[in-house]
Amino acid sequence: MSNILIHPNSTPATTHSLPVNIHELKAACANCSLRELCLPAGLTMAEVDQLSEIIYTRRRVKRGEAIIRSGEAFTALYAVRTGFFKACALASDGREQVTGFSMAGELLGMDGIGDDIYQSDVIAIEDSEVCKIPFDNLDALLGEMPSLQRHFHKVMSREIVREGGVMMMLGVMKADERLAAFLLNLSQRLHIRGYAPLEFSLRMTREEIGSYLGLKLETVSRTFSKFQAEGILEVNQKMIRIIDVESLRKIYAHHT
Amino acid sequence: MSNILIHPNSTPATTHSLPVNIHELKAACANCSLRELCLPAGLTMAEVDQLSEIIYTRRRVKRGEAIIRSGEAFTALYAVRTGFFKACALASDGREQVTGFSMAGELLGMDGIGDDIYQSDVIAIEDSEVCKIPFDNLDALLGEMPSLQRHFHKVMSREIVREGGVMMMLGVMKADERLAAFLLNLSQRLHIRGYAPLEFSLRMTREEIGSYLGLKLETVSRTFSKFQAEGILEVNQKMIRIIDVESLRKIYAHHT
DNA sequence: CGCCAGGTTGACACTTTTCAAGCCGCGTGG
DNA sequence: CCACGCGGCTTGAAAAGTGTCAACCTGGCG
Repeated sequence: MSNILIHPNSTPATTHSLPVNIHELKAACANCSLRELCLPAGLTMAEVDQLSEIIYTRRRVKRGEAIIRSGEAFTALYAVRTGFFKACALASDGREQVTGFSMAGELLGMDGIGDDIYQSDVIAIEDSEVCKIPFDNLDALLGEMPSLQRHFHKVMSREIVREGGVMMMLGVMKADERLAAFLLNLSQRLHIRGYAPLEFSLRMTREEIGSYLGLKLETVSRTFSKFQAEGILEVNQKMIRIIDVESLRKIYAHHT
Repeated sequence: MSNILIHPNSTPATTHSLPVNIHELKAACANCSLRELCLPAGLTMAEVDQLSEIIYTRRRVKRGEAIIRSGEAFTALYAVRTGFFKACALASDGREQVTGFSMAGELLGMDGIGDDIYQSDVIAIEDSEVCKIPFDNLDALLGEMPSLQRHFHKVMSREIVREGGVMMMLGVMKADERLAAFLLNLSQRLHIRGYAPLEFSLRMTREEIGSYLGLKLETVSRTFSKFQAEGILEVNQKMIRIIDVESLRKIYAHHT
């Protein structure tokens, strides 16, 4: 079965971790098929060009590699071009929690702005590609481009809203509601990016899902089994096929 | 016993919900004893004056009154001058969760920037006073004042970090760890504002605490009782006296 | 004074975790 | 090419933690 998560517009490799020349630069944002999701929404072509110029590195990241480490000095934001990432926070006693999964077009590292130190680890969970956006450059550009500034505020605000949704999930939902919420969210985000929303492969392990949902991996596994037994899902290892979206929505909404 | 939460610098009443004159305006930020916590950190006096001019309303809010309602059009941020607020999000099935408590100097309403709609209710849990900051004005000012822009980004980023901390709490901690984290956080925030960190009165009910911590009110109550039995706290209704901070820290850090 | 929201406590039910055993699938190396 | 090993997944049974329901207490306010 073909890997439905490989983006149809993914571009050929550039040099690993190295600046590319001006010509390639200009292409970076203007040709990025994810530009609606990424920063430049609502910009003129000229503005996109300006933005492109401050994004001078594009980098390939291997599965398991960290692009951001908690505690390191904050210098840049990263936009996901292709692939999949998890963000992890470490509790004082060493317990770790996944605080989010990110896919193409999403922006990483915003938690570092506050105190100039990244507050979480961000690790690729599959081979990926990111654009590094040096924050000083972006900051300067924001002052000159009101529309970009506005958009950046929206992106940050939406991150606050997203986390609020997760808090809600962790605070009030039961295991099956959490998993339903997770699957529906994933499905929707894939759909927006042009993938089949009802059949996809999970990039993360049961343990990572559990960590994100505030559950143990066994509970995640059991809940998958339960959904399958009820005819809501078909689960084959990491492949998920959603058979009955309506039931999933009902579980999420806590009816049923 | 005197109410330790009444701010020593609280100012006399202004007209309720009405614009005040220019003279009073200038005073708003420059004389605000909370200016280090609020937006203007790191600004020159001239810049503080500029900021003051866009904050043309100061408003008294009664206990139980909402300053922000989920679903309403986003127009402004609010800075808490005095008092205490809770932010609540509503789940699809009607279950409500408290997503945060805010006190003097903290900024509210940032979740509305993303889609120009407030995403949560913000309700005073005691008689309070807020400054309304029309966002269009602020937005325009940010473009002209790089230091203010930078500070605003830090404030938003810290909100993301704060929520990350709550997610951690909800995801991995047990009831007693959650309550310890809550009390230590409250204690620290009071301390920063010049209040006694080890003796304070809770402004919120057990139910609100529970909602915030992802616990039922009975569990909160039991955990308070347990802490008291262990000699860690003295609990009298809403009055809390922390007797053994170290134990509380150990519980929080999960070493007991 | 009496009401009532808010708080405490107990007994029991339920969900999730913990611990344990075993399975599956995939990549590696013989 | 196959066997082996290992990480990841599933499942079961028992334990722990928290929720639910219910009774009762308490203090503040009309």
